[in-house]
Amino acid sequence: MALEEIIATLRARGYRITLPRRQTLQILLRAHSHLTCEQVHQRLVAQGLDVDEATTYRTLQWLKENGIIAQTDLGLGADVYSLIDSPLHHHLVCLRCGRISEISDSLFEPIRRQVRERYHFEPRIEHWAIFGICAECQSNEKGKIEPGNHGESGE
Amino acid sequence: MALEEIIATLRARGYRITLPRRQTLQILLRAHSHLTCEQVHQRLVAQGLDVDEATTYRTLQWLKENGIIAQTDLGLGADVYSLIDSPLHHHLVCLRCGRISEISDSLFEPIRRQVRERYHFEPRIEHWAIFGICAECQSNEKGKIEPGNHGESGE
DNA sequence: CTACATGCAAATCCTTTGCATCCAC
DNA sequence: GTGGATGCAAAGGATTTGCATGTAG
Repeated sequence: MALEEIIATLRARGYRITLPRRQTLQILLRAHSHLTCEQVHQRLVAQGLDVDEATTYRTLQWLKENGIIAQTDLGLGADVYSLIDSPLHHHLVCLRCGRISEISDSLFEPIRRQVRERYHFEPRIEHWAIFGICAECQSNEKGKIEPGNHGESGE
Repeated sequence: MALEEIIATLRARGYRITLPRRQTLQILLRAHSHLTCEQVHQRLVAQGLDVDEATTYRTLQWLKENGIIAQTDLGLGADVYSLIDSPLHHHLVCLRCGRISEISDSLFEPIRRQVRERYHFEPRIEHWAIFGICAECQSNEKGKIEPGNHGESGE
Protein backbone atom coordinates (compact mmCIF):
# COMPACT_ATOMS: atom_id res chain seq x y z
CA MET A 1 0.00 0.00 0.00
CA ALA A 2 1.37 3.39 -0.95
CA LEU A 3 1.78 6.34 1.38
CA GLU A 4 -0.93 8.51 -0.07
CA GLU A 5 -3.34 5.62 -0.11
CA ILE A 6 -2.87 4.95 3.59
CA ILE A 7 -3.08 8.66 4.33
CA ALA A 8 -6.35 8.87 2.47
CA THR A 9 -7.76 5.92 4.40
CA LEU A 10 -6.79 7.46 7.71
CA ARG A 11 -8.14 10.84 6.74
CA ALA A 12 -11.39 9.19 5.71
CA ARG A 13 -11.63 7.76 9.20
CA GLY A 14 -11.62 11.27 10.55
CA TYR A 15 -8.04 11.59 11.70
CA ARG A 16 -5.93 14.66 11.10
CA ILE A 17 -2.88 14.19 8.98
CA THR A 18 0.02 16.06 10.52
CA LEU A 19 3.64 16.19 9.48
CA PRO A 20 4.81 13.89 12.30
CA ARG A 21 2.23 11.33 11.25
CA ARG A 22 2.98 11.55 7.57
CA GLN A 23 6.73 11.29 8.03
CA THR A 24 6.51 8.48 10.58
CA LEU A 25 4.49 6.50 8.12
CA GLN A 26 6.94 7.27 5.35
CA ILE A 27 9.85 6.03 7.45
CA LEU A 28 8.08 2.75 8.16
CA LEU A 29 7.20 2.34 4.50
CA ARG A 30 10.79 2.86 3.45
CA ALA A 31 12.30 0.79 6.24
CA HIS A 32 11.32 -2.63 4.88
CA SER A 33 12.08 -3.92 8.35
CA HIS A 34 11.15 -3.38 11.95
CA LEU A 35 12.27 -0.35 13.94
CA THR A 36 12.10 0.62 17.60
CA CYS A 37 10.30 3.80 18.54
CA GLU A 38 13.65 5.32 19.34
CA GLN A 39 14.95 4.48 15.88
CA VAL A 40 11.89 5.94 14.21
CA HIS A 41 12.29 9.05 16.29
CA GLN A 42 15.97 9.36 15.42
CA ARG A 43 15.16 9.19 11.74
CA LEU A 44 12.47 11.81 12.09
CA VAL A 45 14.95 14.13 13.76
CA ALA A 46 17.56 13.30 11.14
CA GLN A 47 15.07 14.42 8.53
CA GLY A 48 14.92 17.76 10.24
CA LEU A 49 11.57 17.23 11.95
CA ASP A 50 11.80 18.40 15.54
CA VAL A 51 9.27 15.97 16.95
CA ASP A 52 9.02 14.67 20.49
CA GLU A 53 9.55 11.00 21.25
CA ALA A 54 6.27 10.91 23.16
CA THR A 55 4.55 11.94 19.96
CA THR A 56 6.33 9.16 18.15
CA TYR A 57 5.00 6.67 20.68
CA ARG A 58 1.54 8.11 20.21
CA THR A 59 1.80 7.96 16.44
CA LEU A 60 2.99 4.36 16.46
CA GLN A 61 0.20 3.41 18.84
CA TRP A 62 -2.27 5.07 16.52
CA LEU A 63 -0.93 3.32 13.42
CA LYS A 64 -1.15 0.04 15.27
CA GLU A 65 -4.73 0.62 16.33
CA ASN A 66 -5.55 1.33 12.73
CA GLY A 67 -4.08 -1.91 11.52
CA ILE A 68 -1.24 -0.29 9.59
CA ILE A 69 1.68 -1.58 11.63
CA ALA A 70 2.45 -4.42 14.03
CA GLN A 71 4.22 -4.22 17.38
CA THR A 72 6.54 -7.04 18.35
CA ASP A 73 8.80 -7.99 21.21
CA LEU A 74 11.98 -9.42 19.73
CA GLY A 75 13.74 -9.49 23.06
CA LEU A 76 15.63 -6.30 22.30
CA GLY A 77 14.45 -4.38 25.33
CA ALA A 78 12.22 -2.08 23.34
CA ASP A 79 9.41 -3.28 21.12
CA VAL A 80 9.75 -2.96 17.37
CA TYR A 81 7.21 -1.71 14.89
CA SER A 82 6.82 -2.73 11.28
CA LEU A 83 4.45 -2.26 8.42
CA ILE A 84 1.85 -4.95 7.92
CA ASP A 85 2.37 -5.66 4.26
CA SER A 86 2.27 -8.79 2.20
CA PRO A 87 4.01 -11.03 2.13
CA LEU A 88 4.09 -11.18 5.90
CA HIS A 89 7.21 -12.46 7.59
CA HIS A 90 8.21 -13.47 11.10
CA HIS A 91 11.41 -14.06 13.03
CA LEU A 92 13.47 -16.65 14.80
CA VAL A 93 15.35 -15.20 17.76
CA CYS A 94 18.21 -17.15 19.28
CA LEU A 95 18.20 -17.11 23.05
CA ARG A 96 21.96 -17.72 23.13
CA CYS A 97 23.54 -15.45 20.55
CA GLY A 98 20.63 -13.11 19.93
CA ARG A 99 20.73 -13.60 16.18
CA ILE A 100 17.45 -12.77 14.49
CA SER A 101 16.52 -14.46 11.23
CA GLU A 102 13.50 -14.21 9.04
CA ILE A 103 10.97 -16.93 8.31
CA SER A 104 8.08 -17.26 5.93
CA ASP A 105 4.51 -16.59 6.96
CA SER A 106 3.35 -19.83 5.40
CA LEU A 107 4.30 -21.73 8.55
CA PHE A 108 1.59 -19.89 10.41
CA GLU A 109 -1.27 -20.56 8.03
CA PRO A 110 -2.20 -23.92 9.60
CA ILE A 111 -2.32 -22.50 13.08
CA ARG A 112 -4.37 -19.52 11.96
CA ARG A 113 -6.86 -21.82 10.30
CA GLN A 114 -7.18 -24.09 13.28
CA VAL A 115 -7.59 -21.24 15.72
CA ARG A 116 -10.37 -19.86 13.53
CA GLU A 117 -12.10 -23.16 13.02
CA ARG A 118 -11.78 -24.67 16.45
CA TYR A 119 -12.05 -21.60 18.63
CA HIS A 120 -13.85 -19.08 16.40
CA PHE A 121 -11.07 -16.73 17.34
CA GLU A 122 -9.64 -14.34 14.78
CA PRO A 123 -5.89 -14.36 15.36
CA ARG A 124 -3.71 -11.36 14.64
CA ILE A 125 -0.46 -13.02 13.72
CA GLU A 126 1.21 -10.27 11.78
CA HIS A 127 4.78 -10.15 12.97
CA TRP A 128 5.91 -12.79 15.42
CA ALA A 129 9.04 -13.93 17.12
CA ILE A 130 9.80 -17.55 17.87
CA PHE A 131 12.48 -17.82 20.53
CA GLY A 132 14.79 -20.81 20.69
CA ILE A 133 18.30 -22.00 19.87
CA CYS A 134 19.78 -21.49 16.43
CA ALA A 135 21.61 -24.20 14.53
CA GLU A 136 25.02 -22.74 15.27
CA CYS A 137 24.47 -22.43 19.01
CA GLN A 138 23.08 -25.94 19.09
CA SER A 139 26.38 -27.36 17.88
CA ASN A 140 28.46 -24.99 19.99
CA GLU A 141 26.86 -25.63 23.30
CA LYS A 142 24.59 -28.60 23.07
CA GLY A 143 21.41 -28.02 25.03
CA LYS A 144 23.09 -25.95 27.70
CA ILE A 145 19.76 -24.86 29.11
CA GLU A 146 17.85 -28.04 28.41
CA PRO A 147 16.00 -29.32 31.43
CA GLY A 148 17.71 -32.50 32.52
CA ASN A 149 21.18 -31.42 31.50
CA HIS A 150 23.94 -30.31 33.75
CA GLY A 151 24.75 -26.63 33.42
CA GLU A 152 27.39 -24.93 35.46
CA SER A 153 26.74 -21.48 36.84
CA GLY A 154 23.94 -19.13 37.74
CA GLU A 155 24.97 -16.77 35.03
CA MET B 1 7.75 -33.62 37.89
CA ALA B 2 7.64 -33.59 41.66
CA LEU B 3 9.17 -30.93 43.88
CA GLU B 4 11.91 -33.05 45.34
CA GLU B 5 12.84 -34.34 41.95
CA ILE B 6 13.31 -30.83 40.56
CA ILE B 7 15.20 -29.81 43.67
CA ALA B 8 17.53 -32.73 43.27
CA THR B 9 18.18 -31.85 39.65
CA LEU B 10 18.98 -28.26 40.51
CA ARG B 11 21.19 -29.27 43.39
CA ALA B 12 23.01 -31.65 41.08
CA ARG B 13 23.72 -28.70 38.82
CA GLY B 14 25.54 -27.06 41.67
CA TYR B 15 22.93 -24.58 42.84
CA ARG B 16 22.13 -23.95 46.47
CA ILE B 17 18.65 -24.80 47.59
CA THR B 18 17.36 -22.05 49.83
CA LEU B 19 13.96 -21.59 51.38
CA PRO B 20 12.90 -18.85 48.96
CA ARG B 21 13.82 -21.09 46.04
CA ARG B 22 12.11 -24.16 47.44
CA GLN B 23 8.90 -22.34 48.30
CA THR B 24 8.76 -20.42 45.04
CA LEU B 25 8.97 -23.69 43.20
CA GLN B 26 6.30 -25.19 45.39
CA ILE B 27 3.94 -22.32 44.67
CA LEU B 28 4.39 -22.75 40.94
CA LEU B 29 3.86 -26.48 41.21
CA ARG B 30 0.63 -26.02 43.11
CA ALA B 31 -0.62 -23.14 40.99
CA HIS B 32 -1.57 -25.16 37.91
CA SER B 33 -1.65 -21.84 36.11
CA HIS B 34 0.48 -18.82 35.38
CA LEU B 35 1.33 -16.22 37.99
CA THR B 36 2.99 -12.81 37.87
CA CYS B 37 6.10 -12.25 39.94
CA GLU B 38 4.06 -10.05 42.21
CA GLN B 39 1.53 -12.84 42.76
CA VAL B 40 4.24 -15.36 43.53
CA HIS B 41 5.78 -12.91 45.95
CA GLN B 42 2.43 -12.27 47.65
CA ARG B 43 1.93 -15.98 48.17
CA LEU B 44 5.41 -16.36 49.60
CA VAL B 45 4.70 -13.62 52.09
CA ALA B 46 1.30 -15.12 52.85
CA GLN B 47 3.10 -18.32 53.72
CA GLY B 48 5.08 -16.41 56.28
CA LEU B 49 8.29 -16.19 54.27
CA ASP B 50 9.66 -12.66 54.50
CA VAL B 51 11.32 -12.63 51.10
CA ASP B 52 12.12 -9.64 48.93
CA GLU B 53 10.44 -9.18 45.56
CA ALA B 54 13.83 -8.70 43.93
CA THR B 55 14.74 -12.15 45.13
CA THR B 56 11.54 -13.47 43.64
CA TYR B 57 12.49 -11.96 40.30
CA ARG B 58 15.91 -13.56 40.60
CA THR B 59 14.45 -16.92 41.51
CA LEU B 60 12.01 -16.88 38.60
CA GLN B 61 14.78 -15.89 36.25
CA TRP B 62 16.85 -18.77 37.55
CA LEU B 63 14.04 -21.29 37.17
CA LYS B 64 13.49 -20.07 33.65
CA GLU B 65 17.16 -20.40 32.74
CA ASN B 66 17.03 -23.91 34.05
CA GLY B 67 14.10 -24.85 31.89
CA ILE B 68 11.69 -25.35 34.76
CA ILE B 69 9.29 -22.53 34.03
CA ALA B 70 8.23 -20.38 31.08
CA GLN B 71 7.83 -16.62 30.97
CA THR B 72 5.00 -15.17 28.90
CA ASP B 73 3.56 -11.81 28.04
CA LEU B 74 -0.21 -12.13 28.13
CA GLY B 75 -0.74 -8.40 27.80
CA LEU B 76 -1.36 -8.02 31.51
CA GLY B 77 1.34 -5.45 32.12
CA ALA B 78 3.56 -7.84 33.99
CA ASP B 79 4.86 -11.09 32.55
CA VAL B 80 3.53 -14.36 33.90
CA TYR B 81 5.46 -17.44 34.88
CA SER B 82 4.27 -21.03 34.74
CA LEU B 83 5.64 -24.50 35.13
CA ILE B 84 6.66 -26.28 31.96
CA ASP B 85 4.80 -29.52 32.42
CA SER B 86 3.02 -31.80 30.05
CA PRO B 87 0.60 -31.46 28.56
CA LEU B 88 1.65 -28.00 27.51
CA HIS B 89 -1.01 -25.43 26.88
CA HIS B 90 -1.17 -21.95 25.40
CA HIS B 91 -3.56 -19.04 25.38
CA LEU B 92 -5.80 -16.92 23.20
CA VAL B 93 -5.95 -13.32 24.38
CA CYS B 94 -8.72 -11.07 23.11
CA LEU B 95 -7.51 -7.60 22.20
CA ARG B 96 -10.99 -6.18 22.77
CA CYS B 97 -12.29 -7.65 25.99
CA GLY B 98 -9.08 -9.06 27.38
CA ARG B 99 -10.52 -12.50 27.91
CA ILE B 100 -7.89 -15.22 28.07
CA SER B 101 -8.74 -18.76 27.05
CA GLU B 102 -6.70 -21.89 26.92
CA ILE B 103 -5.78 -23.86 23.79
CA SER B 104 -4.13 -27.18 23.19
CA ASP B 105 -0.46 -27.55 22.42
CA SER B 106 -1.19 -29.81 19.48
CA LEU B 107 -1.77 -26.79 17.23
CA PHE B 108 1.89 -25.91 17.61
CA GLU B 109 3.38 -29.25 16.70
CA PRO B 110 3.38 -28.56 12.93
CA ILE B 111 5.13 -25.25 13.32
CA ARG B 112 7.70 -26.72 15.70
CA ARG B 113 8.47 -29.46 13.24
CA GLN B 114 8.81 -27.13 10.29
CA VAL B 115 11.03 -24.70 12.15
CA ARG B 116 13.28 -27.61 13.09
CA GLU B 117 13.35 -29.13 9.64
CA ARG B 118 13.56 -26.04 7.52
CA TYR B 119 15.66 -23.79 9.70
CA HIS B 120 17.48 -26.23 12.00
CA PHE B 121 16.28 -24.01 14.80
CA GLU B 122 15.16 -25.53 18.07
CA PRO B 123 12.06 -23.58 19.07
CA ARG B 124 11.08 -23.02 22.68
CA ILE B 125 7.33 -22.81 22.41
CA GLU B 126 6.34 -23.63 25.94
CA HIS B 127 3.66 -21.15 26.89
CA TRP B 128 2.44 -18.80 24.22
CA ALA B 129 -0.18 -16.16 23.74
CA ILE B 130 -2.00 -15.62 20.47
CA PHE B 131 -3.59 -12.19 20.39
CA GLY B 132 -6.70 -11.53 18.34
CA ILE B 133 -10.45 -11.06 18.55
CA CYS B 134 -12.64 -13.60 20.33
CA ALA B 135 -15.87 -14.94 18.89
CA GLU B 136 -18.03 -12.80 21.11
CA CYS B 137 -16.27 -9.55 20.29
CA GLN B 138 -16.37 -10.42 16.61
CA SER B 139 -20.15 -10.44 16.64
CA ASN B 140 -20.39 -7.43 18.93
CA GLU B 141 -18.17 -5.09 17.00
CA LYS B 142 -17.45 -6.55 13.63
CA GLY B 143 -13.87 -5.94 12.62
CA LYS B 144 -13.66 -2.60 14.37
CA ILE B 145 -9.91 -2.44 13.97
CA GLU B 146 -9.63 -4.25 10.68
CA PRO B 147 -7.45 -2.43 8.20
CA GLY B 148 -9.73 -1.10 5.50
CA ASN B 149 -12.67 -0.55 7.78
CA HIS B 150 -13.88 2.72 9.12
CA GLY B 151 -13.28 3.20 12.80
CA GLU B 152 -14.23 6.36 14.57
CA SER B 153 -11.93 7.80 17.20
CA GLY B 154 -8.33 7.82 18.31
CA GLU B 155 -9.25 6.09 21.46
C1' DC C 1 35.02 -21.55 55.65
C1' DT C 2 33.78 -19.55 51.17
C1' DA C 3 31.30 -18.63 47.40
C1' DC C 4 26.73 -18.04 46.32
C1' DA C 5 22.09 -16.16 47.53
C1' DT C 6 19.53 -12.58 49.75
C1' DG C 7 17.92 -7.96 51.62
C1' DC C 8 17.61 -3.38 50.90
C1' DA C 9 17.27 0.49 48.30
C1' DA C 10 18.18 2.86 44.46
C1' DA C 11 18.58 2.98 39.62
C1' DT C 12 17.06 1.79 34.80
C1' DC C 13 14.53 2.36 31.06
C1' DC C 14 10.67 1.87 28.12
C1' DT C 15 6.34 3.89 27.86
C1' DT C 16 2.50 6.76 29.34
C1' DT C 17 0.24 10.93 30.85
C1' DG C 18 -1.30 15.88 32.27
C1' DC C 19 -1.79 20.11 30.63
C1' DA C 20 -1.06 24.26 28.00
C1' DT C 21 -0.46 25.45 23.25
C1' DC C 22 -0.94 24.85 18.36
C1' DC C 23 -2.82 23.81 13.95
C1' DA C 24 -5.53 20.72 10.49
C1' DC C 25 -9.84 20.79 8.81
C1' DG D 1 -13.10 28.71 15.17
C1' DT D 2 -12.63 24.21 17.46
C1' DG D 3 -11.37 19.82 18.82
C1' DG D 4 -7.81 16.85 18.04
C1' DA D 5 -2.56 16.58 17.98
C1' DT D 6 1.76 18.01 19.89
C1' DG D 7 5.57 19.63 23.15
C1' DC D 8 7.36 19.44 27.40
C1' DA D 9 8.28 17.53 31.54
C1' DA D 10 7.18 14.53 34.83
C1' DA D 11 5.29 10.27 36.44
C1' DG D 12 4.62 5.31 36.15
C1' DG D 13 5.77 0.74 36.79
C1' DA D 14 7.95 -3.62 35.84
C1' DT D 15 12.44 -5.32 36.28
C1' DT D 16 17.40 -5.01 37.41
C1' DT D 17 21.53 -4.03 40.00
C1' DG D 18 25.26 -2.74 43.63
C1' DC D 19 26.83 -3.85 47.76
C1' DA D 20 26.98 -5.46 52.43
C1' DT D 21 25.42 -9.43 54.95
C1' DG D 22 23.88 -14.08 55.65
C1' DT D 23 24.05 -19.01 54.94
C1' DA D 24 24.06 -23.58 52.23
C1' DG D 25 27.16 -26.99 51.30
